[in-house]
Amino acid sequence: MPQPPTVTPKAADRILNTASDLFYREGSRAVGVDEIVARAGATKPSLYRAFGSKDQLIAAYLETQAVQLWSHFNEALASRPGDPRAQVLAWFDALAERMEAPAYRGCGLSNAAVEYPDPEHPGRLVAVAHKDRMRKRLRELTRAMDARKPRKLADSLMLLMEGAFVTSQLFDGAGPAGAARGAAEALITAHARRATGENDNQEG
Amino acid sequence: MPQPPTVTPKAADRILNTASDLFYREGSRAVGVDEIVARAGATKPSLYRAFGSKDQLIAAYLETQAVQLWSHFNEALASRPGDPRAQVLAWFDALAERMEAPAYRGCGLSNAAVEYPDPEHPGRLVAVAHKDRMRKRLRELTRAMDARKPRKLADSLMLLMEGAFVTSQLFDGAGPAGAARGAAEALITAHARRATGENDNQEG
DNA sequence: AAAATGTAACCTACCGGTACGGATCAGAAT
DNA sequence: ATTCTGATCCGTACCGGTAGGTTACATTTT
Repeated sequence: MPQPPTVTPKAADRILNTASDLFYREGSRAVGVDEIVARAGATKPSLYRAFGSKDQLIAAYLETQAVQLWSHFNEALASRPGDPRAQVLAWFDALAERMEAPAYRGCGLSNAAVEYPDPEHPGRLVAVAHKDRMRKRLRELTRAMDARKPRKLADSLMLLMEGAFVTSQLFDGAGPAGAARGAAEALITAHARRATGENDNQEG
Repeated sequence: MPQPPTVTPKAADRILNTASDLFYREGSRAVGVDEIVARAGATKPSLYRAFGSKDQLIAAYLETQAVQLWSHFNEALASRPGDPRAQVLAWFDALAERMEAPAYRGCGLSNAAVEYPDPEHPGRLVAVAHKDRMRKRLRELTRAMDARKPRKLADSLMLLMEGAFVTSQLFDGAGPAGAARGAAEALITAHARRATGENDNQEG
């Protein structure tokens, strides 16, 4: 049988894993490269050979954050195939569950966008691209559920998401984030096509 | 008539004004004390005599942010006295207007909380206290409008607010933040007491 | 042999913070 | 009016530490 691959991960992987942990917990701006390599059991040349710069290491960290987030997202959607309303709620349920983790500090991508207003920062580019994609995927879902104004509903859901991300690190425990799922449900209901007196002529 | 006081503001004021501008635009972590005093036409000893440390200067900046924000908040409420529903919507209108400013970068207090996870950072303390107070004031409003679940509604509104703050710096121009006011309206309507099949026994 | 990693320096720039000495100005004494 | 004086305000010059980044070379791993 094939030997399990080398027990010790490569230096680049150790660095990325360690950096990801520190960046998420403390904010990437607060963590120095020296601390990263020290905790990773590696050295600075290894970091710079593999990633080029701290900013690119931050971008790499954010890419992994995005991959993990999409994995959870798709998992939630897969739990309720064919029912976009239930899919969205499953996603909010998944978020609520993850937010109970003690070390939860919101979305690493949103946090990075706050830390780096410079529109050219490689980390910010990753974050913005991800948020853009999330917005689009939410639109797909609200269109699939035949909402009256799918774009407005998708954006509203996104506000709830991002609001939950931020408040989960402002209040610990019983913060406003706990209201996200219920609010999402209410908004979806409000956008459902039924007998209604309101205008539902154009998508908003 | 009394002479207008000295034309040139004191060094401490110049420092605070300059720091506030830079902190908001670039993030307080990204701005060094040297740059602040240089742009303020002052010197470092003046900064440290007046504020003690950079962290306390950040706290002072956030205090002014909070003062300004409450000023706008109270102004919005004063525009529709006695009508809590209209007051909340006026507040969301005021937010929407401010978000159209080109240099808008969300809420300085929320941003600072993201930048400083350390629960003892003086800036974070200001931010958290402010957000706590905002949550309570929203609750007062939702109670005053006799919502079915005033706490849940207030928290939902807060999520929309914070979501708008964050997304306004992620997307420029036509971001999801534009959906905040409409979503707030929909949620308020959903929480209004009318003939309804849902349970409204206990406040949530 | 080639690829990956570590060692041990070193660099410039800037970080937050401070010791100390010079202005400035009000009021009291002359 | 002038001089003295005490307090307030402010700037010059400097500190040690650390930030991100780089070098040349030795060593290990495959």
